[in-house]
Amino acid sequence: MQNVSTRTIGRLCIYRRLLSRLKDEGKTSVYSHELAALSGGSAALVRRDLMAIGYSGTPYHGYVIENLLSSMAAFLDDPQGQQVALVGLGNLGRALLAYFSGRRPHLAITAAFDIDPAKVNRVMHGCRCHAVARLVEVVREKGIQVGVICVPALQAQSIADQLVTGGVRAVLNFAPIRLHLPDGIYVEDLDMTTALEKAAYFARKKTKQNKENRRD
Amino acid sequence: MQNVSTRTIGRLCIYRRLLSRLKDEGKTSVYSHELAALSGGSAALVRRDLMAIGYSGTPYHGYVIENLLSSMAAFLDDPQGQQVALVGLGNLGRALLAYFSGRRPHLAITAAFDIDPAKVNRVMHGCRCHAVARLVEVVREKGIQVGVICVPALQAQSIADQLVTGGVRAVLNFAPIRLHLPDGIYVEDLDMTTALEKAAYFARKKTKQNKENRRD
DNA sequence: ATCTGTGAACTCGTTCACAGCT
DNA sequence: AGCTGTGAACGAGTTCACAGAT
Repeated sequence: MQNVSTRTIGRLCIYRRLLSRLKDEGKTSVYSHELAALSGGSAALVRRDLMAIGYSGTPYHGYVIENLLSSMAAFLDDPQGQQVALVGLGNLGRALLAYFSGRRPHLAITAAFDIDPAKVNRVMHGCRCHAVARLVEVVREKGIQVGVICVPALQAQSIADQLVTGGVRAVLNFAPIRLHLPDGIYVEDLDMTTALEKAAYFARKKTKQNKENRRD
Repeated sequence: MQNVSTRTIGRLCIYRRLLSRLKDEGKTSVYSHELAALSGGSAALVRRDLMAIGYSGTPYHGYVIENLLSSMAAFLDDPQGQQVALVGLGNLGRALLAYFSGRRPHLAITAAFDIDPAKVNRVMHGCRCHAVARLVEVVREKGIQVGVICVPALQAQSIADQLVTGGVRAVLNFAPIRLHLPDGIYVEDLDMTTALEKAAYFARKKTKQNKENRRD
């Protein structure tokens, strides 16, 4: 159950959302080919991904949704829950705060940071905004291990360094630059500018996009 | 100069931003290993990517930044410019509108859509908001080929279908579901929920993330 | 008859390593 | 000596294809 690839983890998160929906719709079991159709992969890929979490389906009856969801939660979630720090409360930062607030009990943004004195000490979407100057201190005190960077490109590296100093082990980076961080720190880039430019490029080509490039 | 992979296109966009910065800093030429260090790849990879656009560097002197930027613009940009339609003016949609407004002359959001009557017909960040009911019509009239989807998951598929009906060839999808679109339509998913969950997962593992998984 | 689990084959993107140039 | 361009080797991730289960 070790050394699962980042691609597989991403797909597991997607399967989980699909399974929740299916459960809500009243389904109790599901076949790999059904999840494949919903998630855009192949049945074999779904089965391999599920192998990673060590849950076995039953031949002919597929996977029992209820049990599979439990196995996934055990595998993907931290039983104590995890806190997230969000840095940069510009338009995007505020949108993210609104989007994630109160959604997942196991994974919540519990600290926000900005340089703007007008925002500091205000509470937005149930989350207190601190001065960036106190970032390392607050992150360390709360034991936060996940950081989200929504600051302009020029400040992103410095913020990332401070997050890591405070004890953060994984960063979700919205700034359009490549962060340089120590080994062992996970970085996930969500570069909207590049994404839009790519889309624009392929809008002009008769793309026979081979399904599997879709990954994010 | 055909059949360039999406990974390569993405990196080309990144190189271009780096090159602009280097140019602003007064540099006139650059080596593949410099771009590699800045972009987080290897020198060989940079050279292969640049081969794709058909620009040749000069041995010993590297690549002439000015010329390379021109070649990239010729390769990546549409000479007439491209318009983008943005659907969904919630927090995220508005943030994107603000973020992209007036930034790139060649690639601008020129139409926005929402169902909320309070938003319809207002102009935000220089962009007019139309009723979703008029989506197909407006997109077709303007000849828009790139769409950005910022609506809730439940409506995303329907919006995507309408965009394609209106003539859109590439979609940037922020909704956390997999869109099902005809072959030849490019889809780029930016799934923030999955991204955050992945980051949370890897924050707990002693990740020896093998550099290259960073892709988006 | 129709599913799962999985070794083996395959694919495609990256890196290696070196010839060619200056 | 130090770079670029590129054939060849490599490797991670995906699909194929089938044995095993019901």
